Amino acid sequence: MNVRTRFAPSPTGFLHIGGARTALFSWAYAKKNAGRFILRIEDTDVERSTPEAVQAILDGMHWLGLDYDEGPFYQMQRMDTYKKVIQGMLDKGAAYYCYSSKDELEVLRESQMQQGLKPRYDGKWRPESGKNLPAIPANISPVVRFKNPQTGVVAWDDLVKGRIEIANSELDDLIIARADGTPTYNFCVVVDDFEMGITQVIRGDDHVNNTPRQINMLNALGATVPQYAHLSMILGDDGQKLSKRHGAVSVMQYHEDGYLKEAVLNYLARLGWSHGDAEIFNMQQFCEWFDLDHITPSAAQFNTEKLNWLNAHYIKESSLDALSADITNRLAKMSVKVAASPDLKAVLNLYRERANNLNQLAADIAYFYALPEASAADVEKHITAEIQPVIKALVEKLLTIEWTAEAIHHAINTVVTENQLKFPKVAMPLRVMLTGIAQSPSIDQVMALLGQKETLVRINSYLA
RNA sequence: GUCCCCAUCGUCUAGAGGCCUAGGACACCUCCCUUUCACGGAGGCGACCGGGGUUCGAAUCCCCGUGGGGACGCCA
Repeated sequence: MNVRTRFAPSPTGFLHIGGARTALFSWAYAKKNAGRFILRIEDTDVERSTPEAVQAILDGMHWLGLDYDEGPFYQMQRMDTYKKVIQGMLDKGAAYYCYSSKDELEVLRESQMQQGLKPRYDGKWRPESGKNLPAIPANISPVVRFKNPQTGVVAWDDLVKGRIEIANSELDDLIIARADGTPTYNFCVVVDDFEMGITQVIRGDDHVNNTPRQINMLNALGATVPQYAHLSMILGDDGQKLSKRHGAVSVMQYHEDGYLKEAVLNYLARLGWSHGDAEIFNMQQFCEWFDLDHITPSAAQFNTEKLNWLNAHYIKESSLDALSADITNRLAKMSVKVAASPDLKAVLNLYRERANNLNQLAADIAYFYALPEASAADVEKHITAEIQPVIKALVEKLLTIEWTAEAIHHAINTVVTENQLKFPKVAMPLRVMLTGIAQSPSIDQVMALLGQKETLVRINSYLA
């Protein structure tokens, strides 16, 4: 059978890190098995779904390169199908109308909770042979409930968690159509997974409890039950659950925050899944290796430090062309315009291996294109009165040399020797004058890139 | 409360009964490199939740406990 997986987000917010991982795994599973990956937007909650959220999800997937073979399908556009199936179930007696009001159910729930019972529907309107149903109340539009089996167990071999069994006596008759006739989540999922021929449902852990109900409905429809793989959740850096109010951020935020998609993808792939000792691998490799057997069933804590490490790796790996395009944008956001000279690629080549973040990298090299301002503390510490004459002597030499890193190095060395100093004694003030801070790559290389004219202008601005 | 799930270094994980004196990676510490800060290199610190079984032998299997999480909507 051809593998068909799907990612089925509800458009009530952006694509967060957990959703992205679910999508990534579903995508990779399809790729690995030469199957098809389907995107389905579950927008049946009209109250909370928004077009902006749909776009945000699409943007997130696009950025990560999680391309889908089919879709996006929108459940709201499939109403006719759902209604037809519901009618069929009603006709077959697999579902029935329920006239219990919300208030009535609320009261029921509370009393059950108080008695230490699991809150559930009491089956008041469930038709049973020999049972007399109450008189249908006026002015109440009924919901439709699925007639769940009351005995036996539902079981499935979860591809991540192993065998899971739940007694039907634990389940109640869930609502599959609201009073206004619109179908609910659990029902739409079942119809869609069935009709779209989904073979492996890879989704979040929070759906484990929906699975037995879905299997029962699938059985009632005479459908093949797909395989299920439930991924456990991703906790925040602090070990706490991620939620809208705590730590959950859009994957696009990582882009904003200076992360390369390669790093995010690699990081996410390793969060909950492993392939021996492999830590660094690209998506092609991942798709070849990916399997459901090596997914951990336990929750994973997000670790920004490790993401940073991967980001540093991919910054070193990325092409200078791609990097310079990206950094140009980031500099523009900082109101720094990249000039033709010094060559941005040359600058990046010098700086990339010390960076683990694109925003940081942009900030670090901004001084090449915009005059930096050194802190008073650095100026005081490094540009001392006694070093000023030495720097002046250096300037004299710099005026006449060929402008290469080697020649500059030689010039500095000469001054250092003549004055019986240590190299840093001269290098540090130069750093502060030229870059505005006390850390930089080799100062001769920085000077070579900055250019003779600009270098001398900056140095002279500090000399009395 | 009821049901379901989970449990190896601080973190992500390897581990399918002997290969485990428990391996790798991030972080941390030390040293080396060095022109400052990084990069890089070499070392180091550091874990099988507890208790019972099963077995010649258990991190691995079973049971109980403890701890964590999830679900119990006319949300998805």
